[in-house]
Amino acid sequence: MNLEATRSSSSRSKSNTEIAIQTIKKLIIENELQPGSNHLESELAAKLGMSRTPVREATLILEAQGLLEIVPRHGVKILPLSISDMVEVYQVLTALEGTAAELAAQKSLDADAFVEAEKAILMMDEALETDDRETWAVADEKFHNELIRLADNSRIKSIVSVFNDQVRRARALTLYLRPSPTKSNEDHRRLLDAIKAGDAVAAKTIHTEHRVRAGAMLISILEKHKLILV
Amino acid sequence: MNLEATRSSSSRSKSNTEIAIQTIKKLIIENELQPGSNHLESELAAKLGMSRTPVREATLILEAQGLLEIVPRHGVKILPLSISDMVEVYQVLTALEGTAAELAAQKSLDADAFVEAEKAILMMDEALETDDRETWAVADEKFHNELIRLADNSRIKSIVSVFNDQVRRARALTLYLRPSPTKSNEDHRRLLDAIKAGDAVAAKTIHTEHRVRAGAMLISILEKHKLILV
DNA sequence: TGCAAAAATAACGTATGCTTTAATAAATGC
DNA sequence: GCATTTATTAAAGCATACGTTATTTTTGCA
Repeated sequence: MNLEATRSSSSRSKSNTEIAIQTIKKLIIENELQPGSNHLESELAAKLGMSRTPVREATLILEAQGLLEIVPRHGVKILPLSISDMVEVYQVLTALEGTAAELAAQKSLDADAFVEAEKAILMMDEALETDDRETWAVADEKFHNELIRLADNSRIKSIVSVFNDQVRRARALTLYLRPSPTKSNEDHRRLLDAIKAGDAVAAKTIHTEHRVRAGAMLISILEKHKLILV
Repeated sequence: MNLEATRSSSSRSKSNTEIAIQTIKKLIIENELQPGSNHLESELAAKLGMSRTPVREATLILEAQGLLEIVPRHGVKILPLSISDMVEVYQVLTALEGTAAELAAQKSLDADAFVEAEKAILMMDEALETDDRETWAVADEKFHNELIRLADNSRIKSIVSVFNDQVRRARALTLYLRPSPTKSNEDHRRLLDAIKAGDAVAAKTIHTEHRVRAGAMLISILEKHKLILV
């Protein structure tokens, strides 16, 4: 996980190392660099138009985040996400997001703190009606990000961010294979109500169960379709 | 967090980067490099007897793990752990160790899986009788490591490891200021029983409450003694 | 022809030097 | 004498070159 506190979007021009981290991550998420494939430092450096040094630094960070593995003399290996990896990642996400829901509920937040979360829920409802899954996925991610923001724990935020990067490929893959996420929308609405009501126990329970269910569904789809990201 | 899967103790000789990571971490944990202090790459390189390159790589990793911050032109800053940082870290540890307890209970493990955990509990009991807190702390850490091992989730393992590194200073500081950890021993015993009985709900509850209590105590001691690790 | 040993190659790990840029000091104007 | 601008310095960021070592290829011999 990058526990790196992504330097709050300052105007300072990005270093090559930062560009390399971001670009390589993007290439992995967009499946340009496929899971299981190997890439030499020098190749990546050529591809990114910079020297090996910043590329090497970037790969060290990304290895720490679990996106790839540095295998000396064979280049960096883009890590496949096996079913058991997905299970592990979802266990972590479930634990931390459940706690995030609990923490958010424990705070006494005023109504305007929830504006963005409510927008996300509305967007999901609308997307559901037209079965616009891309839009739904965007709104869903937005909602989860809002939840994390409300919890106000920077460590949880960065870990969750890193792990979401890892499962994004799988989510994209299953987006059109899963049943319509009606239940998800209900869960989100109930969660937000519980947080507003300050009911930390309910919030935690609702969101933990939501995550457990979502994870189980994702994994069963991957298994059924033999979608192993190798 | 270093989510780095510490390359399983292979016989291959360590690279300077690995040595630098390990050494700098050790210097921080042992308070040789004090929280809040700044250190130039070149100073650290000289101190470690290597060039700037591996030191720089190491500091990038350690920044990702949250132990320090790279401040251009001012060197790496050893991050102090404020009270609110401790709160954050304990929230993460509580969430993940609670899940670890749950996972361990869900597995059907045979008796010899618990040998080491039981040894640790015995060691804690003995240490309690003579109020040997150093030994108790070692055994306590051993018990927690065993719990994580039983849960068998490599991601949880590495995150917890990274965050434990961060709170180790605070634990050492409060070891002799806290009341005798009698309650902790009871908790551990009950937790292990629940795991053996396969009672995942109880295991999770017991350990979550244990962690919440331990965290609250640690923080109240830090506040009372104005022990802010700046 | 197949295998082993040696040579060649190539990739990494590290050191080093150059360039850019920020911080500090100096100098000049007001 | 103070503020503002310029010059100087020093540290980081990056490229590059070199030494080391794993891997591959070639060569010699059975």
